[in-house]
Amino acid sequence: MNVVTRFAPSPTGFLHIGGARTALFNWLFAKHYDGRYLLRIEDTDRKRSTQEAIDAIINGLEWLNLMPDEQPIYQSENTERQSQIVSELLANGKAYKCYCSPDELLTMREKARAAGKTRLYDGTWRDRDPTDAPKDIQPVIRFRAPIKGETVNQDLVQGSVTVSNSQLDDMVLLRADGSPTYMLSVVVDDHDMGVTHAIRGDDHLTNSFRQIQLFHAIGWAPPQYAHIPLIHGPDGTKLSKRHGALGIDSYREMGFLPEALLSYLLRLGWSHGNEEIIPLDKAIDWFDINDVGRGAARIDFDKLSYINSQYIQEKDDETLLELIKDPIEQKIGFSLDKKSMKRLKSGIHSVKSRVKIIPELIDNVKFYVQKRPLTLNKKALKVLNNDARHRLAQLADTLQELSSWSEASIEKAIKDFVNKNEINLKQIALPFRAALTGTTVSPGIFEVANVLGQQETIARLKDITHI
RNA sequence: GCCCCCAUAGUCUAGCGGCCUAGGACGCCACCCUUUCAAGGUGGAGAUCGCGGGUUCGAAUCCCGCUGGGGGUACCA
Repeated sequence: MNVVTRFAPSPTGFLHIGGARTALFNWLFAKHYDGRYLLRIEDTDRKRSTQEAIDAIINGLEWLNLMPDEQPIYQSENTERQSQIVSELLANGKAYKCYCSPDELLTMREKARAAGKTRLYDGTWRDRDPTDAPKDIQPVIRFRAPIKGETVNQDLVQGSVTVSNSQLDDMVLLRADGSPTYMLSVVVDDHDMGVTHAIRGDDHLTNSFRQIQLFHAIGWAPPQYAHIPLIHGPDGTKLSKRHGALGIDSYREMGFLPEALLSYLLRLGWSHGNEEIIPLDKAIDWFDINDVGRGAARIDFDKLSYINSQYIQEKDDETLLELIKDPIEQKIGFSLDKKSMKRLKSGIHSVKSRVKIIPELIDNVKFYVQKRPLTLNKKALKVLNNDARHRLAQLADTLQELSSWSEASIEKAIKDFVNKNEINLKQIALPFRAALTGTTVSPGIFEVANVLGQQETIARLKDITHI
């Protein structure tokens, strides 16, 4: 089978986390079956679609590395073809003109709802003589939906889902201004694009019945549908802006890596035995749509952060350095010279296993490049009591005399210093760290001193002892 | 209101009639490592498998009802 999938967002807002997962599943499914993965912008609602939203979607997909195999398709560019299909339906009686006014429709709906009905349009113009048509009203075109029988969607995720045709009313295909509605456009475009598998959010599940009916009426075979569950907020309710209904760009700003986000999203609703962190090539190998769960999942930032920390640890130092260079310059307020870059590069290595998100990496590594004298935080200040300062002054002299500067030689010097003064390591290591980093948290202090260099280390010590 | 979907620890999930005294992961706790904080390692607490009925020798797994959650109900997508 020649698999074709599509991600079909409407450009009325940003690309959110649910959309990203839908794109991912479509992408994986296509890759798994060696098929094509396409992008279609559903912009049939011209009033609500914006260029900003289109850009946000494209940028988000680019960042996530989920760009389509072919140029994006804009639904609004196919209106001619979509309308032509309606003319055919009109010609063979499978669609008809409806002259109801919006007000009429409204009261009709209220009446139907009050009567406990689902079919909200009563079919007023379904069989009415067209010569009754009022002259001053532009009609909409409605689909003449089957009344008897039932429509079945053999959903790849939800299983067999059936609805009685008596529940579905005659949907609008063409608006009064002649523009196609979403229901029409999806059907025509999915067919024309050769879509074999439509993987989309659960919110479309009930739409699938109408679309299947339309496919049959036109004489086309519908694609296989797969309705994946929606993502909920941490409290189990609908995702809101407070939660995580954020644009993908926000996740980027929060310091998540795209591959980590993808990895997290993959395991949200899909699983492969007890596998947790799954490399992309394995994901392609293992992914199949019927392994997707049917219940909605909540977004969990703790787990996302954990996954992210794992990916940060895997990243090589150069890539990480590239990632933090600009933000760190912004943070410290001056641009990094060659020496600072070198320090950062060696410093990153052991810091990366201590952080979960990129901003943390920046915070934990920035002391390497900050200008002297360092600002000491409260805890560091507390560690640097008179005793400590006195010892650091002595240590500075000792270190001054070191002819070779390496982690090993520094360690030896300090351990000798500890023995000579009959103190324990903590008594000098902690103040040493405070003086060198301005904080009480950092990688091993021998490493820090080594990366800083002899000159800078001693200078930072003297900054403290001279106060 | 009506239609449709879902339901295993706080969270993500494994499980597809006996292998389950329900497994893994995040989070939480403890210990080890240790100059701090992480990472890493080891161990632990945490689930009457939403509830109630069936079917069966046997059910988390199949069926029905209930409850709870979600989605849809537009000349939005």
